[in-house]
Amino acid sequence: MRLVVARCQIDYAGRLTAHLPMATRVLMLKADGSVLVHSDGGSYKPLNWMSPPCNLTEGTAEDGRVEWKVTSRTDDTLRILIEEIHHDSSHELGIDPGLQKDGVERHLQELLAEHPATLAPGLTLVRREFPTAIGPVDLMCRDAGGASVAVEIKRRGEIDGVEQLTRYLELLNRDPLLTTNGAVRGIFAAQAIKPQARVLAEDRGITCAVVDYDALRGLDNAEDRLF
Amino acid sequence: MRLVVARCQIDYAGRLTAHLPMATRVLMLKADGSVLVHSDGGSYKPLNWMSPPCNLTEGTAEDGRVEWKVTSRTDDTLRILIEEIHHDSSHELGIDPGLQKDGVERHLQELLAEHPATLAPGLTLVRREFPTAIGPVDLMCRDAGGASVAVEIKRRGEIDGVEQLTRYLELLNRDPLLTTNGAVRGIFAAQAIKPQARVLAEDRGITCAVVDYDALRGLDNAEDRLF
DNA sequence: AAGTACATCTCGGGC
DNA sequence: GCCCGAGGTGTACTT
Repeated sequence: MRLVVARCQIDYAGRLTAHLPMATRVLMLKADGSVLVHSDGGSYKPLNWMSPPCNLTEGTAEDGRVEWKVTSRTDDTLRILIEEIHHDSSHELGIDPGLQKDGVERHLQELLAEHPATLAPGLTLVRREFPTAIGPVDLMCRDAGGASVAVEIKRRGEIDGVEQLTRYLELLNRDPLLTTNGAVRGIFAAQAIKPQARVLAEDRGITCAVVDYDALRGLDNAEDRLF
Repeated sequence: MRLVVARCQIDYAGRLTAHLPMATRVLMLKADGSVLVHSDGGSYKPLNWMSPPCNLTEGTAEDGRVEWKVTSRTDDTLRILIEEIHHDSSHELGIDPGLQKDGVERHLQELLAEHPATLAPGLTLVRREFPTAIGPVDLMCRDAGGASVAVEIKRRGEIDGVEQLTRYLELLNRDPLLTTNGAVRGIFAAQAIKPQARVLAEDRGITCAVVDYDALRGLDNAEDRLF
């Protein structure tokens, strides 16, 4: 890992072309040849970058200034014209053990699979990740009357989630095996549901369910204490 | 901008929880309080980060080691336990003039607006960015028979683009002024169209058009040479 | 401030 | 390898 602080001008050409006027920035040169250009603000996204695998060659521009050229295998190029280097240091980092993540949509799905009745009284689980031709339905359930219920789970309930569930319902309702006890209903479950998504869902006869993540975890813990 | 290379362990808690075991990494501390944790590989995305606005406080853990706590207004926290600092430097960067981008979907739209007949024979442009209640239609055209044609342009044709065009078509077909010469048709134009998007589009009577960007630019250049 | 669409998205999983 | 969905998405633009 090489860290450079320099006054530089940058031109990228690839899927698009982009230009950064001369200014002082941080250049992060990683061991795999990739390059990140950061300013002193914004979020984690660099102003400009080159993804690995790529190759950096140091050269000289026509006017004698230092010029770095980063090229990828797909003919993307990043040209860094350097006017002044304020800092330049290299560091041995070693291989990173990597990130351990926990608890996202998957966990919400597990909790709801264990407690389907919190979505609607009498609801029971048929199976998680119920396969269809256009992808798996998060939870396939049955209600008290024996009718099939497809549940789509999202952390945040937005319009595209409703569209997704609608596509599943269209498909599922063509299957005579699923509709023997009436049409397949849909439940859109999320920790929070945006107003527009709610309107669209209700317009399509889909039930909205706001899920309380902490309460669900509480149910789990309560059961754990019983055993 | 402060650059730190340190052996550290990191715990994030927010919308999810994540853990990074003790290892040597680069910590980038920006002027707005945001923090990025990078390893010596991967793409531009940091292993972990905190987005602005946020606040960094330096403290001491129970065992006496240095501990940084970064907190956001939404109660996300990033805890950085530092074992050894290999490098620590600060730099004045100033405000960045910002990135100038050129040529993406916009350029494709301009080219197709100039050459609508490449999408379907006899197609003529009515207007770009045709306004509707739910947003602008990329291109509104008329075919040889005088019927309206709505064109949605994407660099990559995926399902959500078909959904978007479908919503437009539903709305446009309620307008008697547009349907005097028959129902409004849809053309889904993209440099590449994913199989699932193609199936969905055709199922809804939407025509798919694969656009050759280079050939379109060629048409433009040929015309330029004439004048 | 909220909603929408785009991104040189990145990243992981499935086939 | 491609395809597809999720993201602590970020980002720009509109309402």
